[in-house]
Amino acid sequence: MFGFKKPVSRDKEKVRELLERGVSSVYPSKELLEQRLQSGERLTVYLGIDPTGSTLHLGHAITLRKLSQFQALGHEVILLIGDFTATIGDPTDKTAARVSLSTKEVIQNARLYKQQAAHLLDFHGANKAVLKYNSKWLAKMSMSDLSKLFSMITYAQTIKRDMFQKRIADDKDLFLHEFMYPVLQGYDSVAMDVDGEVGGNDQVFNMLVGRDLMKKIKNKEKFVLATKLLTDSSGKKMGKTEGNMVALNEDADQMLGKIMSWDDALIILGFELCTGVALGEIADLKRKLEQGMNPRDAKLRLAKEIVALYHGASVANTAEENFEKTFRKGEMPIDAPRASVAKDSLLVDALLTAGLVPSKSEFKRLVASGALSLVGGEAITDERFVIQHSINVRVGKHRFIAILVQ
RNA sequence: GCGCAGGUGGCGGAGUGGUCAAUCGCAACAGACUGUAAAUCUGUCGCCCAUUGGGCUACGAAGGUUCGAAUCCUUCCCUGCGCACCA
Repeated sequence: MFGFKKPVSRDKEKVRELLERGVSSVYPSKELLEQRLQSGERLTVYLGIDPTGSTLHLGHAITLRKLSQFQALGHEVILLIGDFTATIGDPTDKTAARVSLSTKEVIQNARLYKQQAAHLLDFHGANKAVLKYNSKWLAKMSMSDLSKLFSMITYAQTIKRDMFQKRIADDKDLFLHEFMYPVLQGYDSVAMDVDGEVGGNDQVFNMLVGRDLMKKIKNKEKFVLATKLLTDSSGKKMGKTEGNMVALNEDADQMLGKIMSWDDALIILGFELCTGVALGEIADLKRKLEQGMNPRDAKLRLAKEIVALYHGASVANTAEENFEKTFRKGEMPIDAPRASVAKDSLLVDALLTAGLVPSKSEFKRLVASGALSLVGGEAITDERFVIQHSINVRVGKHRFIAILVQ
């Protein structure tokens, strides 16, 4: 567009951070990418996200952060919303075929994604991130375009993918349109004529198809940078489908609480992948942990760092206080739900209408197992507990309610 | 279209006339232990009433057989697999 190129930083430290931090693999190689980064050339790099849900989570944040490192160096970054590919469904890591989304859902999700990504990517500055939608080119492809594209990828290439192999081995369905997915994602690279792509470790296969197509169609060496995944103790992805994700738009208390309940083994990885804490400092922390530092404190620091990224430092502090209060000391959190009832009502009914307890049977079970107590006081052992004056009740560890007598 | 195998609780998956609200595993919830964890151990895990106990609703849907059905029969719907659709 413009006749001159914006300057690109070759800051050694930043480049090293980009190449090392949270990186799982680089194609063709780390060294070659480093050369390009040091060449002064302004690269175009993209990250693709399929708008399959309404929220981004910490897993997305890892790759977004990586992309933002390119942006910080002055490279052109593109956040690609896979609105078209989302309607197909990426077979990655799915044991069963994913249900296709409607166009309407996809568009809505995409809008929310940009808002959330804005925490990590700059959409306004001098070198602003560009938002693109792959329906723009994919939806327009004709039969013959498609056929031409597909003629460049062989069956063997596609079928060797782990996930497909697993599905076949398990006798699960494998639909033809799922073979399209990697090819279409690969074509994104061609359509945008990028120099490189960033993605999670689970996307390597798809990203390499793009690398292959770039070579064949544009005779260009697209680099691929795969980040490590944030996996929980069982090796499962912290992803939304798995249900243990921390959403970027989650409120501070919840976010902090969720991170605190992570396995200790995730602490160091969490620092590396989810925060901007210097690598040297992280190594330091690792040493301290090995020497017997209470992991709780390290984890709390991690949780605060992350919450601060999305909610600001002061909110993170409040969240910490709240957390200490409720979990360590067993006091009421500031934002506990409230309910007002008439004098002499039964506690069961109050909790039931407040939705704190799903059924009377469940209430009784909780009482029997000693899960109910007055905040800061003794346990409630009577199923027919009558509310005579305002009380604060705790259900299990996490649920609190302030009951006010009118 | 024909043949075969299936459809069970959030999921996976037992059960094939009564002892089934339904083995077991996962997930979830609670308790113990801790560091707020994780791991582990223990308990719970359809709804409602009750003190033991009882009632209601549930095993794809609707009917039927039976004293009694998740289990047998009929029809229908759905899913998977195979064969075919050029005869």
